[in-house]
Amino acid sequence: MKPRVRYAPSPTGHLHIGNARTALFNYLYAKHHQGAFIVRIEDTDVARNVETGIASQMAHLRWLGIEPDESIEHNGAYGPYRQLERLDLYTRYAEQLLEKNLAYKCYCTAEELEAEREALKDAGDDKLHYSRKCLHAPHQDAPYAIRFKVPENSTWTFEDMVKGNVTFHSDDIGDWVIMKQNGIPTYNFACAVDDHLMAITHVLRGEDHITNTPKQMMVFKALGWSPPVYGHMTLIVNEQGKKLSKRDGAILQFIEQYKDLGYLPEALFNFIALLGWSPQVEEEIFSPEALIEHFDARRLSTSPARFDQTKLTYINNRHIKMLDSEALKALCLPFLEQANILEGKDESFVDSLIDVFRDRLSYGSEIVALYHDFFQDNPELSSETQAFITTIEGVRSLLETFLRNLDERTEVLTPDIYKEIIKETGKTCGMKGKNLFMPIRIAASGSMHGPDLPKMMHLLGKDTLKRRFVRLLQDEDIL
RNA sequence: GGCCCGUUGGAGAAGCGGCUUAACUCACCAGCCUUUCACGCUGGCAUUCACGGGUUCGAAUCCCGUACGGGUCACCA
Repeated sequence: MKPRVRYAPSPTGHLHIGNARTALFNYLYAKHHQGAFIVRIEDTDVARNVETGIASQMAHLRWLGIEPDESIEHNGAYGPYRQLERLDLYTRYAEQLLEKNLAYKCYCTAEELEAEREALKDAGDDKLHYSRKCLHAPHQDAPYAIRFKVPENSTWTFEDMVKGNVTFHSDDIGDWVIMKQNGIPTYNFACAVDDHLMAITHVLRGEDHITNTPKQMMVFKALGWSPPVYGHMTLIVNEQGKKLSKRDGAILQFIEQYKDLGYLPEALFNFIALLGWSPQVEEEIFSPEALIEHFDARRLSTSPARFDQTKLTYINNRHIKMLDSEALKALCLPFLEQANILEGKDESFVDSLIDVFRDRLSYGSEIVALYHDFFQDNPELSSETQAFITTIEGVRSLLETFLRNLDERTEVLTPDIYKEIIKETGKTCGMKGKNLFMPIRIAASGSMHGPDLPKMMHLLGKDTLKRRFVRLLQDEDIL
């Protein structure tokens, strides 16, 4: 049987990295087994719904390369795919439970419930379960919620795809609300009903849902259905080992933010897949297709996945290196334009700028910072750089020779010609290797590390280059 | 507090009873390559798997306990 899996977001905002990861693993599981990937919108918390949230979630999923087989935007045989459009279904099943005496109406008000909990707390009760006050309450003409009657002394065990055998006891679960006073189901009820109605076979979700599982299993049992296979993935934690909080501004955790910075969707896809999962093979840079092929739910980790931004940067850089120049240009161009860097520059400038920096670029918008660092005049020399340059005999005459050779060139300069000039200079001064290249590199860029020298000189342009050489030659402290 | 889960190097992370003198990746260091830099390549980097007991001929791997970390206990999802 082909699996049917789902990603069930509530549209309360943008696509979070944790949600993206849930979507991604479900998608990988479905595609690996030639099954179906469904997106179901869980919008039963009317107060928190953000209408643009749905569109944003769908758009970013698509940007990541995760295309649902069934969703509000794709036709499917199990719709509607938005819970608020399925209210009659939940009502019908809730009534069934009521009739079978597996659920009951609860007339308690929010204040009463709150007071009840306070009292339990004061009494030292640590479960804080509902008192079942309304279990036998006579019918009243008042607003009510419907509670599920948790079977006493029952055990709920399931074979979790990642954690193995997990058991919960009914003693630890109070009678919970399945239908709110406003006629809208709660998450656990709607979720169970839909998972059954949509013929979901496997549920891969975050570990924060593990305690919901017995509740959902109870619904399945009460309605005579058999539950899907559950798998609970470990949480994504930050440097401090805490669950990633959407309110934590220190880490970028929305897909949109990475998209806006010029990260590549396939790199994010790759990175997220490694959050709580590891491939059998030894490499870790993969295309989405390769990940689908390699995916194996048995290799989902049981310990929390740490969100490692350095690793993301590295992975993105690797994917950038795989881009052809056209694609890389398309990635960088918007950022360069937005930063007004291209004004008065011709096409070849962009090409050589990108060519010079392509190896060290971690994400698209970084090209702007690299540009500014590079074209900033008066770069300060590090102590390492100063120390090095003062040890070279004859630096001054080397740099002067280079300048003279540069001036003699009247043709249009290219990286190859810069290479010749360096060669000439070396010959004249009797210098080679590090002693030849390093002073020139330092004069040109202010640093001992950087891109390919001839290419970068070409990018800098003759005038800027000359100015930098002259400035260094005038600096009495250094030379 | 109850219930559930986790703890392997500077970092991520494999390994799930003998093939492990603990993969792989990032970072770092050294060497090679390149007349420089970067890329790339090669090598180095945990005598040890939170701690304490136990089971076993044999344990990072199984069991118990302790410590630490996390999740969850809503008419939120």
